[in-house]
Amino acid sequence: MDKANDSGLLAKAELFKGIDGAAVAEISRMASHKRASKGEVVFEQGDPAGACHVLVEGRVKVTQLTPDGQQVVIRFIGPGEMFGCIAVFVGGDYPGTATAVTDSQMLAWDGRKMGMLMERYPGIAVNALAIVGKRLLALQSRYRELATERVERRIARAILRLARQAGKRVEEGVLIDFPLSRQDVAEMTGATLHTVSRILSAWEQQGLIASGRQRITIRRPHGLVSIAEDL
Amino acid sequence: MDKANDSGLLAKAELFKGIDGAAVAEISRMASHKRASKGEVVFEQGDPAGACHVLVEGRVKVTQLTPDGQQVVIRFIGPGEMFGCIAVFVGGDYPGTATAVTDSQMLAWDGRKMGMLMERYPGIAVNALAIVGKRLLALQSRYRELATERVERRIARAILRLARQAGKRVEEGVLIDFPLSRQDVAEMTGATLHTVSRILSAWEQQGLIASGRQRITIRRPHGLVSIAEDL
DNA sequence: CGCGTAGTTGAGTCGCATCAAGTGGAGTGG
DNA sequence: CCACTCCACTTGATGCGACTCAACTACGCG
Repeated sequence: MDKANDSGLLAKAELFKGIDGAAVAEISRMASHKRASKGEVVFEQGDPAGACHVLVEGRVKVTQLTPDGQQVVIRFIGPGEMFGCIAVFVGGDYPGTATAVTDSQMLAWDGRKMGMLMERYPGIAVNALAIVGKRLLALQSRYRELATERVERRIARAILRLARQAGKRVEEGVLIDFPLSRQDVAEMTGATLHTVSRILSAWEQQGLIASGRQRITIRRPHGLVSIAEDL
Repeated sequence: MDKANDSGLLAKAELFKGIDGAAVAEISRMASHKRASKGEVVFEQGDPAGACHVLVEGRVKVTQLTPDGQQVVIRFIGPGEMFGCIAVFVGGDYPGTATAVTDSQMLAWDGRKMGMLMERYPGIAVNALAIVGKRLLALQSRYRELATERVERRIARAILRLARQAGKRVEEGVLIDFPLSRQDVAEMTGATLHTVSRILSAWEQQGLIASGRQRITIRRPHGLVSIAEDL
């Protein structure tokens, strides 16, 4: 992956939408390029927020740890998405840990550089505001779900969201295209690993999904939707 | 409340931090001034996002309704805070309903005006980004709480947050200075009215709080903290 | 081939929702 | 000013969804 390709992907990143090509190329040159192999931690909760990241390739999981050691999954990041940026905008420490779930590559800008860029290209600040706003709205919905809905429905919703974000058509249906354990699903939905396992097993029996070790394929999306939406 | 007072408060609003006085006065002149009496709805979930609001006086509750009619409280807004703005930045409909819980006054700018202001004074966009970022981080924490913690602790946390935001020292302790029903607390914490009532009654017996109709006074903050923090 | 990690599945428990009455203070209208 | 009517709140009884505890299985990697 060379610089030219980087700026190609950056041009598509929502954070740099509407910024002209030459500027994006310059922005790309100012970035530091990082790699993280599967399982590697990109940054850790509690570290001072060093840099704003944009994922170029791979998949990254952002998690938060409670004081007593329980984990929750905040979100999965796909190529073109930013992560670790809000802490940079707000100042302070990273509120979560970012871990590569597949071999990944990313670009990063420290707070000072990001500040300069936003000053030079105010469109970046506006884009960032829209992105953060959307995430806040999405999280409000998830919050509402968690507060009001049963586990089975929350799991159905989570799986459908993941499929929309990282679904890949295969002959059996739609495969969620990265390693995803029951534990991960549990941490996304506020359930336990055991409950998730039971529910996925039941769905497998009904032919709604096919699943294996860290792999879930949706065979009948419509069936999941009807669980998620109360039909 | 005249224009001069408005811009006085606006100067203190986080959204306009660092913007110079003359500019704030101009911004204030561009706003439309609205009033809402206790119980009145300022804007409704699903309406097209018309305007970004800053509360001048009073208290406003932002709620979301689930498809099947259950409500959750997203947050309470105090003087100087913005609300209904994210929908304007992102575009689309209001994701929630804003209701005055006491007689309130607010300023509002429509999307076009807000866009102009952010272009003219880029500091506003940067401030907005920081505010929205902070809210996202705060909501992530609440999400984590909701996913991992027991009801009693979530209620303790909610009450302490409210006290920090709207607490008023009185001789008995710290009064949450606006009408707050058990139902509200329930909708903030993902519990039922009944459970909240039971828990508050128990706390009242232990002398941790004093409470009446839509009123809660914290008598021993330390006691609540120790419930909230697992000591 | 063996070990570790992911997943399954059963039994038992319990926190909290649900269902069901009932109390009392605030506001309203006669 | 008093009676009436809500509406916020309380409190008991009951049930169940999901967690907890506890084995056990099996896939994949070194």
